[in-house]
Amino acid sequence: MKYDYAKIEKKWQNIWDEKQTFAAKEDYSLPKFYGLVEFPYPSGQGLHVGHPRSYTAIDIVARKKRLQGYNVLYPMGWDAFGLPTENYAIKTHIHPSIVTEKNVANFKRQLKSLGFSFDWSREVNTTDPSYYKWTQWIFLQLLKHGLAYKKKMSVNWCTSCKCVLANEEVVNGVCERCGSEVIHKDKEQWMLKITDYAEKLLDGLDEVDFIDRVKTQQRNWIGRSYGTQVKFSTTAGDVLEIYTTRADTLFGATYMVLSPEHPYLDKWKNLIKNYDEVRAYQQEAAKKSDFERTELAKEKTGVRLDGVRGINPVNGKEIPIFISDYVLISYGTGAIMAVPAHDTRDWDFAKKFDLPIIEVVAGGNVQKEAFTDCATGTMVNSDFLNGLSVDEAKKAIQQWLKERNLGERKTNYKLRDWVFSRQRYWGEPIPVVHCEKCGYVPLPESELPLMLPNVESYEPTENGESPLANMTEWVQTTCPHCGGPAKRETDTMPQWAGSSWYFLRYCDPHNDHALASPEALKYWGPVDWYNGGMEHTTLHLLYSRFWHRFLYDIGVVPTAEPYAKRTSHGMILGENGEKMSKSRGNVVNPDEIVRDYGADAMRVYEMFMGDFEKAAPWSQSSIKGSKRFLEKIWSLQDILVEGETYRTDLEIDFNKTVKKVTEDIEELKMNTAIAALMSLYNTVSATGKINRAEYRTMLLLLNPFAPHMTEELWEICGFDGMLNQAKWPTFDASKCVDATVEIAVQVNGKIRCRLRVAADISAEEALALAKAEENIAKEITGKTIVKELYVPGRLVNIVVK
RNA sequence: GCGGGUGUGGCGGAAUUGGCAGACGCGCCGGCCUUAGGAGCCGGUGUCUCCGACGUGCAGGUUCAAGUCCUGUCACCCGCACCA
Repeated sequence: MKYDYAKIEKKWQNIWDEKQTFAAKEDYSLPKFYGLVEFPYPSGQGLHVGHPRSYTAIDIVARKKRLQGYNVLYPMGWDAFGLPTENYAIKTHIHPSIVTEKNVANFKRQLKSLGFSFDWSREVNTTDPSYYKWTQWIFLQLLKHGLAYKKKMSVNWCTSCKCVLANEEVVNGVCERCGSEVIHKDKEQWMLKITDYAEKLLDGLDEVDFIDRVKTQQRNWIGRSYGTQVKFSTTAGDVLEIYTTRADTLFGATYMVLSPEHPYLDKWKNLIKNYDEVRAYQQEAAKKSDFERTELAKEKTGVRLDGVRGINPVNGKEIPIFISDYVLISYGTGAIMAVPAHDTRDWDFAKKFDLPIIEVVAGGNVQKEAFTDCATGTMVNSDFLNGLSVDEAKKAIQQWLKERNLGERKTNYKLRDWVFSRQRYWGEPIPVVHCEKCGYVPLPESELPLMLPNVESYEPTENGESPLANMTEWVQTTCPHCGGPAKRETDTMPQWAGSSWYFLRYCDPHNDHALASPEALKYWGPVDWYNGGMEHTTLHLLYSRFWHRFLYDIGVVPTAEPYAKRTSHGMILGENGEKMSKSRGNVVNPDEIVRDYGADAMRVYEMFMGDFEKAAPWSQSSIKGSKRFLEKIWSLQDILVEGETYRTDLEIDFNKTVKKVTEDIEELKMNTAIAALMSLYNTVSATGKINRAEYRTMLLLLNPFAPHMTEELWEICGFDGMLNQAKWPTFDASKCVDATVEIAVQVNGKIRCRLRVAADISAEEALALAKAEENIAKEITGKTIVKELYVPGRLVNIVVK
């Protein structure tokens, strides 16, 4: 019989659909497994061959877990708010919701054609009012708990999208999406206080099973550092606070630097004699985009304040104060003490402005370069600190400062608050009104969802307001607090909002009274295994941990961390080894692969192509190997014979393979699991036949990888029920080791012959057998044996002189 | 600059974590079958000066034994980027 994959795949997809085969059960007494993959943004281009790599891997885990008796939740949905759809709407004047619906339908068709075992009854869509009602609800809780606030601030502004971007959305000074220049602009923005959660987000990482590179990246992003906040008096008669991690070097501070945005500059306006110059520098700095700032990073610039000087608290010496854009207003206090001898940036600046460099940690040559090593140096030129190590000096100076109320220990984070508003149409409306009398007033929860109104035009306005701002009728409302006239907030939420909690909604997707019932959350949470892209590590993954941790703190969810385990897949590259992109013309369309090779072959190939965690180039010729393998498994039905147990000589092979495949799937080593199945096929087919017990096991093991074909064969062979209802095979550990093994015999580490011996042979016997070999005898006669080794089951090594 | 990672045949990649390097697949070569084949089947395939030797980016080291551990070095990829 021919392997008609198209027909077989369609047939089983329909059966699974009709029977709701993969719907998670509501029986909360069963052991559960919640597998999750990042829900896609339904773009107009359709599915990319990269998407299925992640989906297939977790699908394999999910299918295996089901066969092992778990109640499995493996859901799918749509992260459908966002810019590309809106930009498309602007161009074509088709409403984003219509575009979204069309794209979702296409994505769904494609996903179904690949045979994923998603529970489609739990599909969610972030643009659905019954969904974003709860996104808005969470926002109101954040607002209620003081974690959402509005602030006039310098924001990243994309000149083309006419929209504010989060720091995370600015890549190399340009907009992540459109590549246009990003400048700074002062605007009032909704902010989320993720910084309040820096500590919890950091500590939570110790509790979860995330791959190391994810943990490291999040830790670096949050960027905790322990230091000291020190008070410097100034000749203006006030106190200027700075932050440093090197308080030990205080005696080496020869000048101070303020960020150009530092508020003291305005305060000292009348004292600064060269204020015009300072003003000019400030304006210059504000104009620069981040890209220009970093581009010019090598050459330090700055202006010395003429009229105000700082006073070093340890020795009372007056030192100059500068402004320079190498000091950031957003970190620490926006002011630093500069120790050119022991900080590279200060050293560069001091050289340029010809400032004194005073060595306070001996060990380097500070006239040549800054000596920044904290581990080896000894304190010098530092009065009471002299002779101490850097660590001892840090403690001593902190104590000294504390006693005099001149400074305190301080922990700082690189993490910034999350800019949460977007001047865009296609996003969740922020459920807040502005009342002249009452200020910002949250909408009552009973009025949720606040529906996104229909607008005629999606164009952002020239002044940077959301398109919603033009809808006078919608904007004009009454204050829920005082009943007076008020205006609705016209900014919308960023795309990261809806995706920050979608995994909770899957637990109970049709609930009208809560984002999900406490019972459902308790049973399904946390997600047991979440796979997704590295690019989301400091965005979605961090944001959703933040929201979840907040929801935990207010008693909405039962666990502190949303995801027990996080893994990440490598990218699928084009055939030329470059990233797939339309402009490079190396994009592979999954529809064509399914048409030409079948979904099962595509799944097997994507899992077989290499290490799941690493990038791998697509190869059209390699996919044939996977197809060929499936054809061979298919053809085994022609040589099927009776037999309810494995044949004796294949017993070990089968047990070993069951063990290998079972374990490899758990470790995401799909490539070696498939290789093991291929080897098993080779062994079995060499015997010229396969019995029913053997075929049955093979089909079960292969089922998670190639679900359609294995179901069909299961039916053809008349095995009990449907394959998806069967039980995953088990193995007998005692039958996973061969009775005899081939060992290598080495003399002085060089292989001289090979021997087949009993697996449990003793060292003495092995050595005796080895020495009896002609090749070995020849090598060792007349020489002194220095050492004899036997590594069980592997080799013998005889060392002679 | 900092952080993370990778380097193994013509190609994708294996290697029980210090124990026979190259599993499995692609490609290629030879044969069979065929009117034909970009189909199928069988066999072969790391390199070389091929009775032997050499081989995991490069140079050292530790060890009976190194792809794996240590020191140094080069190349490439990803992330962050003046965070005091």
